[in-house]
Amino acid sequence: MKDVAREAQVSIATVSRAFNGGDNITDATRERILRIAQQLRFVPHSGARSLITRRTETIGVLLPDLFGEFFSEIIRGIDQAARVRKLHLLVSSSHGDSAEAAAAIRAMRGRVDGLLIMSPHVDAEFLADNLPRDLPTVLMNTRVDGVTHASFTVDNYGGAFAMVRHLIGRGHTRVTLIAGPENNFEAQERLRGYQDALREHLPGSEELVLPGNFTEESGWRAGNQILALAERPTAIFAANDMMAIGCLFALNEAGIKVPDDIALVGYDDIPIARFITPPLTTVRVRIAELGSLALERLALALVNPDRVSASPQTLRCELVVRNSCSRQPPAIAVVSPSKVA
Amino acid sequence: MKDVAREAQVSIATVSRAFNGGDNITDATRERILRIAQQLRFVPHSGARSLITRRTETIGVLLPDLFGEFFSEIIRGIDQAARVRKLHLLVSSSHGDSAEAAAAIRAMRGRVDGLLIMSPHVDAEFLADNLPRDLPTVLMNTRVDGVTHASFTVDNYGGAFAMVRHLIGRGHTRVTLIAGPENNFEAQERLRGYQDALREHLPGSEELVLPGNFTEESGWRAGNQILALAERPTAIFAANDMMAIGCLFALNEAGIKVPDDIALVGYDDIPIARFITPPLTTVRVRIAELGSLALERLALALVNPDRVSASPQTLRCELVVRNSCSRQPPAIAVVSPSKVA
DNA sequence: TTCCGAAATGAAAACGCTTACATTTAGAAA
DNA sequence: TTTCTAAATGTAAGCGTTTTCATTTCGGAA
Repeated sequence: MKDVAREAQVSIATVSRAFNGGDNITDATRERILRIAQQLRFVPHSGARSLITRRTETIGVLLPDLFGEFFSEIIRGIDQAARVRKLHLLVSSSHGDSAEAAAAIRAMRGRVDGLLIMSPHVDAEFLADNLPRDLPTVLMNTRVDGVTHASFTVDNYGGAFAMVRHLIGRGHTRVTLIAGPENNFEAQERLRGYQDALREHLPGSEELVLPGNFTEESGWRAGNQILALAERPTAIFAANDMMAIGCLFALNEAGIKVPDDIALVGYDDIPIARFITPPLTTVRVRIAELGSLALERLALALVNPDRVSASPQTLRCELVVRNSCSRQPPAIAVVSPSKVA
Repeated sequence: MKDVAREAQVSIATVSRAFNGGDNITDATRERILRIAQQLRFVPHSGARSLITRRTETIGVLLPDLFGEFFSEIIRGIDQAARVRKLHLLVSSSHGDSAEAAAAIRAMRGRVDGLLIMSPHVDAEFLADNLPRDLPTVLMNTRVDGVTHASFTVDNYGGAFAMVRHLIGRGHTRVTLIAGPENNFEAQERLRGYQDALREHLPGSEELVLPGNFTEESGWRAGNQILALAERPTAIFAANDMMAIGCLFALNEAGIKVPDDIALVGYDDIPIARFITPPLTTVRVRIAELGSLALERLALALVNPDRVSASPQTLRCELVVRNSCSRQPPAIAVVSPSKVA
């Protein structure tokens, strides 16, 4: 910077002004300085700048160990919004447990102006213990006990509810859930949606919940458990698509046809869902949008830290009906749930 | 930091030493300082530190607008290696053109110690124009004209060659390629592998290359072109899995059975490849490994900038044989390519 | 007891920038 | 021409660290 100043016959203050827009400075001077800077390949030292401005223009993104499409979609959404705001993204992925997540937060302290967190290992206590004071933070798909932080959540409850209602509407009378990990917030919400829809639209029926952990393999195991059941369900609702696929394999191996013998649906609408046979009925989640919105919200908090409206916001899900739930009207004539009983 | 020093009754120099390990400092003092720092929620200012150490401990990751699994896999690999090295990751994804990529590089200047670049819009000239002097850079899957930078590349040539040889080994005599985008380095390498394998293992046969752009839809179009052909090929080699899937749909619509009527193979081994019917024979690419290796290499360059061995390195691909290429021995008895002619 | 060397700690400069305030410059009004 | 005002530019302090060099402390050896 001193070099540029010398070359341009001005003071370093003027160089600074040339770079940071605004102030009062002649266009001629600015252009001259910028040209010389370019020539000298001068790069402002962001550390020095943030030292005095107390801003890094960077936001930290903390993601769990998530697979495939989900990851890319959410990053894409965040990145897109960040670019508009001229913010940088410091990402840390793959946190298998809360200790790792805590370490990641610690590592980011002092390097970011705000934090975007999605992690199943995070709860209110964890945040209280690990979050630096005054660091604006937005949670994504993460359990929030008190309303301590802004948060965006996919409406897993609503999506699951809609799916089960849809199945019941098609005449299914025994709907099994293959659940996700017990301590996973999203899994819990989907479970709750299943339970409430059953209670509301098929009163008197009993829940049948099989354990799962969102992996293909756990879906396969659940499928085999279902095959061993004395009274087989008419529909299987896997709490995510990968488990649905695992389950589908188990059913295929046993010669059970989907959707003719049994209906099978999932959750997430991962790309594979379209391509398997039969194409999977599922619930679509606008992940990229979740990312953009969360970043947008965080950017707002950065500009205006006082506005502490930490109200949680929810993103609707969308039912995607394909062929994996039976298309025939039900054998037992039930047209709509209201006509049952 | 001053607060911590005061509270611990030491100078800021000692606080600094307590944090940065080593030097000579009593264990008792260190512990006391660390405890007080914790208590005061003191966070060292990374900007100030990097101001004097001239290190940010951050590396920039520049990725193109890539879809799905690929993205998450490469980030996972990079992140994993970065964590070991205690490096942070500043990522920028989704660069539709070289202007965007240049802007991203500019934005990262001064904030990173090194750069990891994967972009189809990047070539030697672009790098010369946009890369800051003395910024260690490692290229991934990117065309390198001169050996100006270290680079890691997936052996697209070798993988394509092996695939075509495999098809010929099974007796296929007319192998069509659905190519990728013309200006895409990886697509070019796969094309080259196809051509050379054909020349070497099926001499005298003619190439049949259809245009594609790596999208499902372009595969579908190519599939329809193939259906319209007077003399239909015995095997179709799509330059990536998504095009293979698009092509499969086109063939299915026309009632052509894979693999009975025609063989169809892809490239990448995306997760979907396993799940479609029939499961797709393809070439597996260890993407996460590409990321880890590239970061590892960059970390090395950071420690030892003189060692400018910019030799490009290549990662082997792996043939994954599933059911989409015919399993029967060929109708015309050809056991191995060497017995032809 | 005194003295010495090593280990522990402190003082202060430097890193490269922004910005409040001081100074110069230029143009308009008198 | 002089004077005044606003715009342009310069001066210098200070941001929070690390690090060199100086100083203090401490535990034995003399």
